[in-house]
Amino acid sequence: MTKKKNVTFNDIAKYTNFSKTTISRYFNDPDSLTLENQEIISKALVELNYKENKVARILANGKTEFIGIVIPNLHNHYYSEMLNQILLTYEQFGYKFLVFIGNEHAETERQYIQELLAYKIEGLIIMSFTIPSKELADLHIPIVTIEREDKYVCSVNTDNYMGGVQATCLLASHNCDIFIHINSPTAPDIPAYGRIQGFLDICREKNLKHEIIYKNLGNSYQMMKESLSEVLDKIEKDYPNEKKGIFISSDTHANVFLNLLIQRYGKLPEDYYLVGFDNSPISTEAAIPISTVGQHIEKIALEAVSLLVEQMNERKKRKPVPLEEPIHKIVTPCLIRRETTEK
Amino acid sequence: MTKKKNVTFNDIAKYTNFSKTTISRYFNDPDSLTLENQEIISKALVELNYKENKVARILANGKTEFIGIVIPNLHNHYYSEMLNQILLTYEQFGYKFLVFIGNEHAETERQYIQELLAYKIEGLIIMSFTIPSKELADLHIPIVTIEREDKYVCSVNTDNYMGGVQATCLLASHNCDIFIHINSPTAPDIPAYGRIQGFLDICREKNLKHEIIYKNLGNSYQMMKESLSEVLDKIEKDYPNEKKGIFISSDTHANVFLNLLIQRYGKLPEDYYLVGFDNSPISTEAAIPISTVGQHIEKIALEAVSLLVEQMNERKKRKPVPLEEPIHKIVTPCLIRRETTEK
DNA sequence: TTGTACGCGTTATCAC
DNA sequence: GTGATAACGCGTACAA
Repeated sequence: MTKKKNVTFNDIAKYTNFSKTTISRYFNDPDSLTLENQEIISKALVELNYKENKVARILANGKTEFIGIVIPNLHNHYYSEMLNQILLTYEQFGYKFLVFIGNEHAETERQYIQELLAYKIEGLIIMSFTIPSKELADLHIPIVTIEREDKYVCSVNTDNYMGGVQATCLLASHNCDIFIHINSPTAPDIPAYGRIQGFLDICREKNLKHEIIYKNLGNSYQMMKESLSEVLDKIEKDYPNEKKGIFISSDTHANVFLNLLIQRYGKLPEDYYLVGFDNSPISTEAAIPISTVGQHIEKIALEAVSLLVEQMNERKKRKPVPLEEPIHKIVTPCLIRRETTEK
Repeated sequence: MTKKKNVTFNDIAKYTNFSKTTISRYFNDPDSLTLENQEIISKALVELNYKENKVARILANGKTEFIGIVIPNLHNHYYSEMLNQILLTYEQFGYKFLVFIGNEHAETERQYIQELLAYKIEGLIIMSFTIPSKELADLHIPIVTIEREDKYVCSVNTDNYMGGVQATCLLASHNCDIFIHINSPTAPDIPAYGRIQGFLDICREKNLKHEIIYKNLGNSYQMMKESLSEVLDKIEKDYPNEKKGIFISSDTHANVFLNLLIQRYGKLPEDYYLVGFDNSPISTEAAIPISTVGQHIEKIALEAVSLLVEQMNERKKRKPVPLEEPIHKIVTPCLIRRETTEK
């Protein structure tokens, strides 16, 4: 706020010979004034160069229209695109977003949440995963999590299980001899575990020879390259002359794997079939476009904000009925066939 | 805010038999109380389960600690990483960020800015480019723009000219026969134009045979592929058997170009040298890692927030001295040599 | 349709 | 070191 006095409803009231109340109504229920008077006030606003002050409004009516977001980072395309889509819902719902980058350290993330609460956010979207959902539930404010452990809070997730099924079925349709899933060690209580379960179930159901290779792939390109190079060595050793159907945990990893193959063979060998996950840009921009399981980020974002808005609206009623059980929404992914499987 | 009454300074005051003032001082100047009394209040806070309300504090002291951000999108890695780094400065400066995705439509971006002003943001970071800097300056609040037209406002930009120079010199060091710069048509008043000027100046200085190919490359991968395919055809036709040094406006485009070459020749032909711009992930993740000009996003973000904080602090003084002229900070990029030039 | 009076939860300015 | 009181700018019963 500026040093100089701001123009307030009081000033406008004096200037127009109305009361503060009438000025307030001009903004919140204009139809309750005569058109004539609306005109007068409208002009006065311009002449006095009035700037509205939503902070004062918040204090008076308790509605901040703030939603807090804690997101792990924006390096990862999945997160940045999700944030992008969430922010775009302003057009539809009018809520403003206060955004924090979680730093994977529970204690500081707790501080971020406290800060958000101090600003009286009406709801909270959590994508970082350091804080257990039980603790989040105990905040007793509307919360939605996305793609993380969500036992005690509302959430929106991709149907990871279906994604695993789709990917595996696509590979199966090419009659591979061996089916391999490459992933980092994954806890069973996070949604992404479904990808593994989907892979396993289909392999068992169809009686397919399969293996899951768990390996910490690291964060840097260099580390991923080294880890996946070892994985590739192992695969080449264990399954020579076999048609390999490989489902990798993300497009980023799939691309690294693909590049390793291209470096070794100058192309994607005939006996390799590859499917990634995410439909991130790299899957189309790769030297050979990679088949993948696409998450509907736009839809997930919209569902998340909608689910949050519902809870926030419920809270504003005179007799709010809190949810008995947290609601978990599932968004179905879609299989995208590209050149690593269609050759 | 909840329906139930919040615990306020008043409640604490009654509970502890102090006055509101003393409670306030406990938070803002604890040393002015005796240790004993600090203890008493401290306990009362826990017992009453007090939650601070920064909205009321804002209304009373006028400091929101909000910074507004308008950014074109988060699809583009450059933007999402910049936002990431900006948000991380919370740790250093304590400012909270209200973020809007500009939609390239001046009128709605103006509305976003009005909304931000209504929330009494103390400063504004603008990365979108629809609104002229003159108009931004007329808002009369601390502003910093990043990598856009900035005549009338403070800004932080990459030294695009130096980037162009570095890229061209790298290509020149390989004694190419023809030097080509591929770019979209670019207005001379935006920072990115420096890349073109740098390329031109070096070519002229060193007397290098050169050409600039201006072409609208489009936004989708498919469109870029088509446009760049035409560009490649033209280059192959105009400069057969010549050693080609190619400087492309971004890594994304460079990668598409590289993939086209790999598709045609199964590798990067000996007579092609390639340099991109941005050091975005795709430049390392490409089938052949791409040489590029790296922008110091972390540094730019920090400079931008610092520059903004300086202005905001100046404003809080009893006798603020507004800047005579906008400050423009320049961050030097760094050349990254990878396999598309070092073979 | 319009006005009065008070509340929202904190900080600032004086006093003591 | 502590307290009383008036801001801060707007919303909202309730009254007229």
